[in-house]
Amino acid sequence: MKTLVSRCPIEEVMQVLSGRWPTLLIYYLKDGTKRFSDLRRDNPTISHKMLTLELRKLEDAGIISRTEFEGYPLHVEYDLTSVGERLVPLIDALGDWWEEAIGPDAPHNEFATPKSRSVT
Amino acid sequence: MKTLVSRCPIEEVMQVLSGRWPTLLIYYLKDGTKRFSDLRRDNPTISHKMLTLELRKLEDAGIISRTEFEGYPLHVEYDLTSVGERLVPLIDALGDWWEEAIGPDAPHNEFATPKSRSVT
DNA sequence: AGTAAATTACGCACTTTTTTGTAACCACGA
DNA sequence: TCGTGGTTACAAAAAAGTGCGTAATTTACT
Repeated sequence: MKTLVSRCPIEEVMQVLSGRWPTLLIYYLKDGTKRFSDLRRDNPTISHKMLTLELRKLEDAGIISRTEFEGYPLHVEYDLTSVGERLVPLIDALGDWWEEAIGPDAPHNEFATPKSRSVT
Repeated sequence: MKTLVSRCPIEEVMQVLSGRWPTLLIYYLKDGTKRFSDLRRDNPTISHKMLTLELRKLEDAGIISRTEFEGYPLHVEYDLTSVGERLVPLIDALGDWWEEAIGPDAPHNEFATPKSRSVT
């Protein structure tokens, strides 16, 4: 994780949560322990490589934990940490905001009010 | 805005808020009306191209409004919409979460507890 | 009077950088 | 030989930076 020099916590959060996968992975992990292969099944469009990279990033940030099990075949389990769990309701709130403000059933979505740029 | 096919509101929110700039721009606009050049001054490292693109994206999402004024030199004002304003406390919450859970003063940040991957 | 410069918010074409995908390879033991 | 959870190298794609051009008027200079 290339750490950007920044005094702004928002900027730092976005370093970790930005992109398509982090919030989704957190969401899948909300339901409990998952293995690498589970997460791939949950999200078939993520590539093998991206999944490892994203999981590593979340692990480095302290949002998820990674545990190796020595059994055969060897496997790994991923879980939200308590820090990660505290993040879930915040992501939920963003989803709710989207649905009521902007989503397809919202009163002011882009189809209901086609944008015209105001000129004075 | 290339609209991704997705049933998940989280995925859709992240399409708009992902990246370094969207949340920052929303933050600067929290203080009131800003012009293009103000926003560039607020954030000197964004290129003019990126600023126009990001502003357009936020406008299309209904988060900010754009108003042209006919005077000379012609100028443009940007503001948060009411929808955008409702987003501010959510972004705030993310910043707070970061600071108390992960930021430099948090008890479990990456320096206090250097990650060791657990093996069972 | 004529010309030139400055201002504001971009658009466009081109290049560079970053991110992501693809495929091959690895170890382990049943 | 399979399945697990990776790593690595190379290629493709996407994102971002750079520099130039534009509009229409005021001001500044010659």
